[in-house]
Amino acid sequence: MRRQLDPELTGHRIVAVHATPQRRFIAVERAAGHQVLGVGRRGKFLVCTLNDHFELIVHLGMTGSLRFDHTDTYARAQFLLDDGRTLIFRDVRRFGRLAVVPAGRYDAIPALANMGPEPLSDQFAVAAFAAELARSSAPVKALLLGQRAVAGVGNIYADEALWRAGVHPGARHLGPRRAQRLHGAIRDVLGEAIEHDGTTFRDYQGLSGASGGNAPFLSAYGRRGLPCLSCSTLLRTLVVAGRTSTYCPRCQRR
DNA sequence: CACGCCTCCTGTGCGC
DNA sequence: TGCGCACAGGAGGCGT
Repeated sequence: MRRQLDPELTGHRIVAVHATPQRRFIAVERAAGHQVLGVGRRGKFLVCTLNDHFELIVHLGMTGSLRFDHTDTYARAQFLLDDGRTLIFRDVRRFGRLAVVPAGRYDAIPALANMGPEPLSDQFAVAAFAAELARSSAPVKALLLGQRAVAGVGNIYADEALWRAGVHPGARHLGPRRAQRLHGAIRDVLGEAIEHDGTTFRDYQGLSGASGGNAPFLSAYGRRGLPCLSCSTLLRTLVVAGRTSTYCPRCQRR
């Protein structure tokens, strides 16, 4: 989404903002009058740099999407641009977040303030990741979803990375070997998913409404009852950290 | 502080 | 066909 949005927004001025009041919106109207200098990303948050040292923060939640000029009953916010286009934030379940904040001031957005390293950057170091996994008493899946040990991993990619690394989602206090395998699997899974323009399982749509191309490459998520692609054992699910987790009982032992 | 459960929202798909 | 229930790419709040 960031890659699609950046060339469309950068250099344009937001001339007006209309947002329906939502508890998860913060000062969205303050984007009006500001020019977009670039679109970045931290974890699952889009960070649009505005002039005058402001940022427009966007989190799509589970069902959020951004589209130009496609309004309907689920349009929660509209950003009118200086060229006449309107960027629409659509969000059926209203779990998405919008905020305009002074650049870098994330105290009202704790998930962003406490975000761990970017998984595809050099900041994501094996040693520090392994130390976190060894220290924490929570199941590894909870750590992955927590955004603190590593940024940007959600339920789909957590299951994919754990399957690829051969690590049980409920495992605790991972040792260095499993930590290293998981570290590599996270990078591989996310890198490939981005190459395929994201995973559309239900709702995800890109800026033009197109689905992502990564779903056919999923090995674990959504494959409960289907044979493991590695050993043909039927995949099972259990709930870890409040989320359904699909795993191979043979390849992924506690 | 860390962990685990509950909550916020609305739609969809299933069994009965 | 209609109803009720379980469940869905997330993260924040609260109790322990």
